[in-house]
Amino acid sequence: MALPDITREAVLAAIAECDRMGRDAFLDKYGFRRALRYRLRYNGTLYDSKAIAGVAHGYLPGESPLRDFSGGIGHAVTALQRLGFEVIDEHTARPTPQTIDEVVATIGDLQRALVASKPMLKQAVVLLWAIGRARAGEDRLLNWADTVAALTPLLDEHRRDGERRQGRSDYPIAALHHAGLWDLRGRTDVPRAHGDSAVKGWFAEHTPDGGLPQSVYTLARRDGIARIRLIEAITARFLDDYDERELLTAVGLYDKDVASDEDAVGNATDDPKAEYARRCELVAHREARTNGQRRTRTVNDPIRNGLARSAVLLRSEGRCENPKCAQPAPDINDRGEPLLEVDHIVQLSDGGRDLPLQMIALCPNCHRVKTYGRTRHQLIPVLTQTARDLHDQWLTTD
DNA sequence: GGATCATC
DNA sequence: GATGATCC
Repeated sequence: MALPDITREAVLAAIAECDRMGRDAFLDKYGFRRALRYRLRYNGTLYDSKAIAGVAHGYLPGESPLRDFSGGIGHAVTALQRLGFEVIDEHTARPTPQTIDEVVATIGDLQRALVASKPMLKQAVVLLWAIGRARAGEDRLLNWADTVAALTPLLDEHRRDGERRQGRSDYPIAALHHAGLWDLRGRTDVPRAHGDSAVKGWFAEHTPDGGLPQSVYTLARRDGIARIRLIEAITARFLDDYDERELLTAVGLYDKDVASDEDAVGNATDDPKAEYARRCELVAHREARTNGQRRTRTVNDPIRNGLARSAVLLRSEGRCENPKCAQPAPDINDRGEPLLEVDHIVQLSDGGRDLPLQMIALCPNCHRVKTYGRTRHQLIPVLTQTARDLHDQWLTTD
């Protein structure tokens, strides 16, 4: 048997041995050096690809570890990829960021191409499209033909003045791949987004399946607050003074539920006060941006509204916030949120704002009373004061 | 495949 | 000099 005969089980056994012994002792025992270039990533840990492959051979029945063989593309690396393992090329691709903070930082470091001193939108369009797909529960990976078919009209439509109407998906995807933000199914020979024929030729030849890395996909799919932070990071890096509303609408990321978690599990938090403060901060940030100089009129921004709504629901702890009522919500919805109506105490059209301070969660009964009841004129000042008190209370750490 | 542009 | 892009 030879190296290409190794199995997934044998590789996992080698990984386990390396975990037990520690990296250097493991390399010592089998006579390997640290990898110069290709690393196998498994459960977030990086391993020396050639050493793991060689040791894995020793876990095949009746075989012993291999030592003198080729490590790179076409050899050990290819054998590992064929078994479904992720191999990182440290010469080119950066490791995939795992946490939301890492992903946001990576987005902030993306290298942009500019046109007339403004960033082109290509990478932003690709990322937002993929986040929209993740949110909608579509598959993480998509074949190249469908990727191009979906992206071409988007890239065509959403571009800066002077950005050419080519709609090519290969440049931004190559760039995102090298930044650790696009999975091309373990490929390690992806060209940089530089020059024309090399890039075009590589994608035409390989037509790779691709999509967000698993970590980013999971955040975008399940965690509403992470989703908002991704959108904000992309907007800040690329869109800046570009009006993002049409683009966000086109990719399915512009509605009041965009900050909602996929299910109640993601909503669980051991420090609700800190989480409330975090959401309020995001709302305020978005309010400052969307009401800034680039908007001539105040718009009812559904993302901000959704964030504010999620903060108020958290604050409510599942009970009507009318102090005269304080009853638990009659039920929860499919996302696990309490069935409360989050209401602007002062209508937006009357100068109210999408801020948790000026919003209140009401049970359906109280909401009807507040809207149509004869006592609504007495109720509204009470609710205004209550919202203010609760808000202050939740922002106070004791 | 090369030339060019504008950053980092 | 490398990188993201475009044009020829």
